[in-house]
Amino acid sequence: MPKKRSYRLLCPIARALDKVGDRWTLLILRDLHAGPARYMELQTGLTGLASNLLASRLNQLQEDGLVRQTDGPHGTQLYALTPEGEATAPLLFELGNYGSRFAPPEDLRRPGNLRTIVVNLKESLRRSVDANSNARAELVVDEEFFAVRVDEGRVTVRYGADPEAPVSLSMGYEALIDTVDGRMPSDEFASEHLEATRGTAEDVGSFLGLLAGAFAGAR
Amino acid sequence: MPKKRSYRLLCPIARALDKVGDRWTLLILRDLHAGPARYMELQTGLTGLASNLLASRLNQLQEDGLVRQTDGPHGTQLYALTPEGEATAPLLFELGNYGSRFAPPEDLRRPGNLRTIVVNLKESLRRSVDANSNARAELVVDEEFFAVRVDEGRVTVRYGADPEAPVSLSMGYEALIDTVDGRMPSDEFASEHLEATRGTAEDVGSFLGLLAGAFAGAR
DNA sequence: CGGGATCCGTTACGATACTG
DNA sequence: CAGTATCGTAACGGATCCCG
Repeated sequence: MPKKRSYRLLCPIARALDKVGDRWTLLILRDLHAGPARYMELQTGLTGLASNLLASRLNQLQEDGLVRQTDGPHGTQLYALTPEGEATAPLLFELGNYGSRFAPPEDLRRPGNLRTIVVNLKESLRRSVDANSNARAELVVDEEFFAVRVDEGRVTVRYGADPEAPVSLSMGYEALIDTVDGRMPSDEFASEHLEATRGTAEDVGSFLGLLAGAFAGAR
Repeated sequence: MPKKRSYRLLCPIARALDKVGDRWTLLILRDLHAGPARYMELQTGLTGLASNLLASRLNQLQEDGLVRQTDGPHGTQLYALTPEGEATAPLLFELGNYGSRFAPPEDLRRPGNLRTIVVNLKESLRRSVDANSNARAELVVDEEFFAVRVDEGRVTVRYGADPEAPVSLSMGYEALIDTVDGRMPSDEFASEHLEATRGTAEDVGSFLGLLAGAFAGAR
């Protein structure tokens, strides 16, 4: 195996980059913040990432203790974040925040799935909810499902349906990221690009309030 | 010139990485947070960075609008952050925060100067001072000088001496980063590794209080 | 001497094909 | 499905050279 390229500088920033600075590494971590994933899920989500690189990055991340393998439902293997890996959430949030000030490139390729959006959503909610709030909802973004939970202020967002959730909201991906990026006002988003497909008016309204708070806090 | 390698993904995190994700780019920005710098200052600070890469990165950063060239004192050219470049401060802070959870590598090379530390110091102070506080001090870390100012809560830290400052504190680099990384308690730092070389007991004490707040807030 | 540009060997990346 | 193997290309690292 090749010996890793490293800055070896006595500086915390350089040390962080030695762990997560390689190409694709932060994007892999980003997708794992949506919950444990199979190899193929990661590869389809990360459009343009070659298979050998994904394997190599996952190995490195395991050596560094940011990712571990776990057993999935039917004898499948899953990749999951360790606590050290979870700790990249604020970093990824700032990265997304910074990236949102640049216009998207014209020649873009869409990610193969939307695990992408979970970190920013999760961190935005974490910064805006207060310690005793509770909520549960399912989001449907371009036909892909997300389970959002707030238990006594602890926020989790996972990729996957949540049929039991009292509220279900559906929306389009592009409108969503335009809103979190601040290019679309959150009330325009709520009125034009968001549809409640399940839940009482009261439950829907209270969850929308939570979402609006997250969007506002991101700025 | 080669066409830039880009993720081209519809995701803010990927867009940020397209701007600042190349090797050395974030470290160059980090050093520029200490104030405008000459080419050679950057090169000596960034131990291991080849000259051609530095030139190429600076060009890219100027194209992307994060860095601009300005005229220095004696007909010299300086590189400085634009507002877009300044906006990387929270990102670099989180990166440093994350990196501080890993042990420094054994085979390390010291940076050629200490511009390195300014971002973290600056952002830590920004998060801990309140809107109406004022302070001015000179820090001397391993013989290198830093000018710290707080004007009505607005924090600036620049690389360079400040002989007019009412307070001057000297300390060692390794103790300082051990403290901001949380490996050394801040009172041990204050009592063992810090020396006040100028200023009344009162001024020194009040500035130490500010520093302690910054160290505590970083955690 | 500071501020680069040029050249070249080595490593990493990207695409695709292949295997258990 | 979950990787490994191969290979052409682009990027990096180190050194040297050039120019004001």
